[in-house]
Amino acid sequence: MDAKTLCLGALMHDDASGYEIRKLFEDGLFSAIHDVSFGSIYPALTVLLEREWVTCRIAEQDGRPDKKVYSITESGRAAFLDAISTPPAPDKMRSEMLFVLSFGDYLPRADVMALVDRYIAEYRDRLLALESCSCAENAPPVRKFVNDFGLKMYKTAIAFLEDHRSDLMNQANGEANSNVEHLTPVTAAGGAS
Amino acid sequence: MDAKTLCLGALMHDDASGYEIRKLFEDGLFSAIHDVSFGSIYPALTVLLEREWVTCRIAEQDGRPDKKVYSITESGRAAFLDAISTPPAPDKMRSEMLFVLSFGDYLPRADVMALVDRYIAEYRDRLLALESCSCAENAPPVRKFVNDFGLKMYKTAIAFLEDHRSDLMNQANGEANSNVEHLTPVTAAGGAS
DNA sequence: GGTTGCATGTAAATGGTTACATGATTGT
DNA sequence: ACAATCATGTAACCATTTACATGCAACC
Repeated sequence: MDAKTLCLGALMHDDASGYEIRKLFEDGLFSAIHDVSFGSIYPALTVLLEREWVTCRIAEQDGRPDKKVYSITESGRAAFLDAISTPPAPDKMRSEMLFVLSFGDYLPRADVMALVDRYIAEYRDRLLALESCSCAENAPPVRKFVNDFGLKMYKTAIAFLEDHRSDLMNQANGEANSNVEHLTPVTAAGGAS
Repeated sequence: MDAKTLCLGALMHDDASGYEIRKLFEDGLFSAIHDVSFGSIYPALTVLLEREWVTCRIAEQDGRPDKKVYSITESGRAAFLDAISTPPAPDKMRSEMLFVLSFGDYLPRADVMALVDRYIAEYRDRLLALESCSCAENAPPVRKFVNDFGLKMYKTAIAFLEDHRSDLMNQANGEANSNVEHLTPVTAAGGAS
């Protein structure tokens, strides 16, 4: 699912600028579903314009920069429906946090604590954003379904982390990393990232 | 978090071949956390060998092809711990399924039904795989923590989808897509993907 | 005076997926 | 026979992220 389809999807709901589309995926209805950055949105919108799947008008605002508001065309709607009629790929999750946490027995306890707390904070922020996104009220049931799914998953994650935080703490190393005693100190230039 | 770090992490637990590492991310402990494909694992292992962060031996098996079993070295462990000591990036989810489902009001009801059912089946499969992965029993608590997190999230997703399946059905269009009546038929070459 | 939010865009770097290529063995 | 599992690897293609570039307005 490329950025073009994602943008078309955003425009199915309502006209929007590139900036506003991004906010939909950052804070709004789609925040629990997918990520898109400016670097993929703006080029995508350019291509969409060329294909006449969207039109563009410039909206002047006071106290703010002008914005380019895009609207989906009928052929754009058709192309979008065509795109989403192919079987969707399986969900993909990327959690560096869980990966790192799974090596908590190699890390100082204080680090693991900080990690879990930041993880909880991250999901609380996301939950707040999703809760306060207006989509829940007047949106059609399908949209509410997706919104509620995200809410449910976020709440579950937070609850799990809070409930099991102490379990993790007991496992992590107090000070000197007993599981890595045999290691030469970490010196090397760069690391594996 | 690149494939090199992911491979090193897999090898922290135990020696493994590229094929076995992939299975860890496909079916095993890491299946709820991250994806890696062969196309990124094999080149990563080659680089890891060059850097002497892993060693390699060839293991003959009967009835099966030989395999190259990799072991992490001490400098590899140090590099790994160095890599995971940088603050992890926020979780990223990519769900084409939820995205498409959120446009259920533009799709025939039968399609939406099939979609939800496949989605449920997908998560049931993942749940089974994660449940039957041996990591839960004798693994240290941190590993169990991550495993249980995945289990919890999968179960929650399945339960939500089963509970709300009927809500979605009521919303989706019976036959002729009443929300897209004004559309020209989908003809165009290719679609937006 | 510094930071945050609004707003658009480009280009380089990164790096991952997909498809291809090969081949043995086991189960149907 | 045919498909699936085990097993490794390469290369082209694809796309995204990140960093850079710019600028105004509001708030602290």
